[in-house]
Amino acid sequence: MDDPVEKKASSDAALDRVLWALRRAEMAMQALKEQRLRPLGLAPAHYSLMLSVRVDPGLTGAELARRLGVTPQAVASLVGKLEKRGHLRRRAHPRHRHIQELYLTESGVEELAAADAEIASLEHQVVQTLGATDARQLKKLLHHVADAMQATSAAAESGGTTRQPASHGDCTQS
Amino acid sequence: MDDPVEKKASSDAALDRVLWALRRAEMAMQALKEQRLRPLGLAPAHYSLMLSVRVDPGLTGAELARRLGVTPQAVASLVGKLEKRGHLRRRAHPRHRHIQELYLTESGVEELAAADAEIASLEHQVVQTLGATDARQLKKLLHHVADAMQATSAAAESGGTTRQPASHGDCTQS
DNA sequence: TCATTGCTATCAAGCGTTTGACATTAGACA
DNA sequence: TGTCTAATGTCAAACGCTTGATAGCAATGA
Repeated sequence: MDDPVEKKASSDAALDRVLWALRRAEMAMQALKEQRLRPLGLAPAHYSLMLSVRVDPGLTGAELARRLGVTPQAVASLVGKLEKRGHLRRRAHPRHRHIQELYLTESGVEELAAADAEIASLEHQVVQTLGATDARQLKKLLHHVADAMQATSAAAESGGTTRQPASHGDCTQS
Repeated sequence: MDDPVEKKASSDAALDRVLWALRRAEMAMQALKEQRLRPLGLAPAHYSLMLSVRVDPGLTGAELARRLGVTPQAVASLVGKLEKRGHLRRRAHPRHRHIQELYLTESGVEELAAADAEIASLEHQVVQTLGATDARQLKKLLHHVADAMQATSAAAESGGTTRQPASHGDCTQS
């Protein structure tokens, strides 16, 4: 661990890839998100879930699971916790009474706003680091990559790859 | 995507952030990695661990944990499995006999090469999608962000990378 | 009309990781 | 020299998520 001889790291091709840079950046960002959200008692997963519900109120658990890239059980667990805290509310679907729609409560909106302020602060920091032009460029490139990779993933195994949304939101709107 | 009423998604500021693009791209990439590595019987975590050991042979478990952003126990679990398969070897440190250094075996090198070929294929696909120039640009921007965020994270919590208990960890140098 | 198909929600079990605590060991300092 | 600090490795328990399987409800087609 105190090797005077520099024979490594930069010489390995695997560390000079876009994939590695992407993973590195995302890990650092995730760590920072967790750090900022901890004082609020919210995990990143909680934030993502509440954000999705704010964007599309009345979302069902299954649809939510597809968007977040996790299983319905994981969503149920999170929803249960958030409901117990009073941030989220489950309500029966008007037509399909077996289905439950999800809504944010007042305290949920409040908590989400606080969390979102932290995340926005992080975003601001990133933009400031890169500059507005480069930040916009980075965002564009990332979306380009994400789109291409999602298409590839769906094409490779038509149906479910890892846990891929077959995107059939029929209950998402009523 | 047949919603007659477009009242959402693109109107929310939270979905128009670099952070969201980053997370999206990384999720898609991770799913694809897992998909490609599954036939080899390797999880992405296994690949990352073996790669780190290849880059720096003789790495200790604790140091590995810091680099991978997980706890030493998680590393121990992975190492145990990889050792049982014969891909990894633990050896006592010459000076500190309580510490164990990690090395790849022949079959480990072989397996890693096969996995690395898959990842390289993915990298190639990304570069082809973006073009060489944009790919290089993306990589540069990502590293820039990662460096800045790691610095921020270290500054906020004088110690490690948030994830691991910074109780003993700061010698991230090798 | 009835049966089939598809999706949702939920329970039970298993695996992997984190948190917390403890034994061991080398280096630093009095 | 002896003690104290720092860092590694490991054990035990808790938490979270995934896989697999089951029940209920609605829309489609014969």
